Amino acid sequence: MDVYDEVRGLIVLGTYPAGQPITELELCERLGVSRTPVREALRRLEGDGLVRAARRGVTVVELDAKALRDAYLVRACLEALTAESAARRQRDGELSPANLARLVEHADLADQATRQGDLVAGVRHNRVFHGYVATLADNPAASEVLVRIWDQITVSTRASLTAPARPVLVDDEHRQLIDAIAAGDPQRAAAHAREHVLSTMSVLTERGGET
Amino acid sequence: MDVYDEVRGLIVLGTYPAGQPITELELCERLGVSRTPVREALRRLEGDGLVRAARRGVTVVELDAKALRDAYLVRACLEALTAESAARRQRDGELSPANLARLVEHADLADQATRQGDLVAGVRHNRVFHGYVATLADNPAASEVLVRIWDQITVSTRASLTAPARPVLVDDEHRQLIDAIAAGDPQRAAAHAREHVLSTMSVLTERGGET
DNA sequence: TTTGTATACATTGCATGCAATGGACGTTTA
DNA sequence: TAAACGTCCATTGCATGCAATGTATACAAA
Repeated sequence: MDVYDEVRGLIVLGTYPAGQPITELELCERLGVSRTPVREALRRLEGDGLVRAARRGVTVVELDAKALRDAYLVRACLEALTAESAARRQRDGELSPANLARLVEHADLADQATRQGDLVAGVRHNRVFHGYVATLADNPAASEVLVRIWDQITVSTRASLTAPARPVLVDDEHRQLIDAIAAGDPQRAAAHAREHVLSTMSVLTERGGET
Repeated sequence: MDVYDEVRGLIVLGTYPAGQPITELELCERLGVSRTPVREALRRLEGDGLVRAARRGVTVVELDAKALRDAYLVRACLEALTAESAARRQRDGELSPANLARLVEHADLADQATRQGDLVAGVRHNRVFHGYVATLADNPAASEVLVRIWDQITVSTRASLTAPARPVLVDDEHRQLIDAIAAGDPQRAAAHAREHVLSTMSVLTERGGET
């Protein structure tokens, strides 16, 4: 569905921020289609967890401090799983050197963008990196859920998007994760992935979670 | 949305089995509404991961052996998380004795139904039990994802639904999980939950997963 | 008998119209 | 001036119509 992708993009890319009410007619004239496809796109996004039914129409999902912590806990579990599976596949010889090279490449891009102060690009490459780990895990069920969680977190943390205090730490964690996967060590990969996600979370909660 | 709940029920309760193509008009006359609300319900179910877009219309999601294993891995992670969180809340005094009593009650009902050979009731109570653990964890993000996974697994394993070879083992695992939560031991609760889910999975894969 | 093609039909995607509902705003009264 | 009430309008939920698309079937030809 084309309208679905467009509306999803409007939300994930920030045109409609978290908590924003969305009226059907507004989307209609913006996209140049009638209400029917717009409504169907909104229903599907509702299933995706990106918008919620409000008293009138829908609003973009908005996670408060606790809901954000909850989402990060889910994310940490699942990223531990995907990292573990990716490492296991590496151990079993199911990954190619090109796979690992690309993983390093994504980590490089994320690090470069962050160091250069391009936060938006940094976040984007970061997500591609984590997404590629999930791809290497070859677990579509996990990937689908992670996409859900990533989107929800992205939308709800955009307002408080700032540069990491010590970008080198983020990059170090990426490298450790890569090392564990490359070494075919599932336990270590899972641990690094979990810790990395949780440390990302604690940065957020330290800044805005005292409410 | 009322139509959404009805269609969802038709799928989860087995009227429309896994892999079944669903045409809009069929649902229209069955539910006595026009195509518009039916279409919106299907789009939302698509977002829920319960139906997939086919070349023509939608079909009920059907997980093959590998997809089923993937889903069980995700489920194991998340149930470990909810069990761990529930145990932590117990340790921190956030759960009431009534909470634990109800947990035991659900386990009792599940065990009784299973021993009496009522598979459908057994599965239902089983799910209520696991759902209540997630409730005690107080993590709506995890609960939402688990509902998704449970529904998908329920739909795709209905055809091969048989009595557990040794129902006493299932019940023992439930009791161990309850004990760990009641003791406020997050580590042990997580381990028991994970092992319980994985042992459930292995029963399935041993029977039908050799393909 | 098999294969290719054309036609008809089933089904979907989208637009529009109408009724219902809920909220906003203005008016009135204490 | 503040609060309560009523009216109006924005917005949504549902039904229906029409065009497009893909599939199945029947028929013809090799």
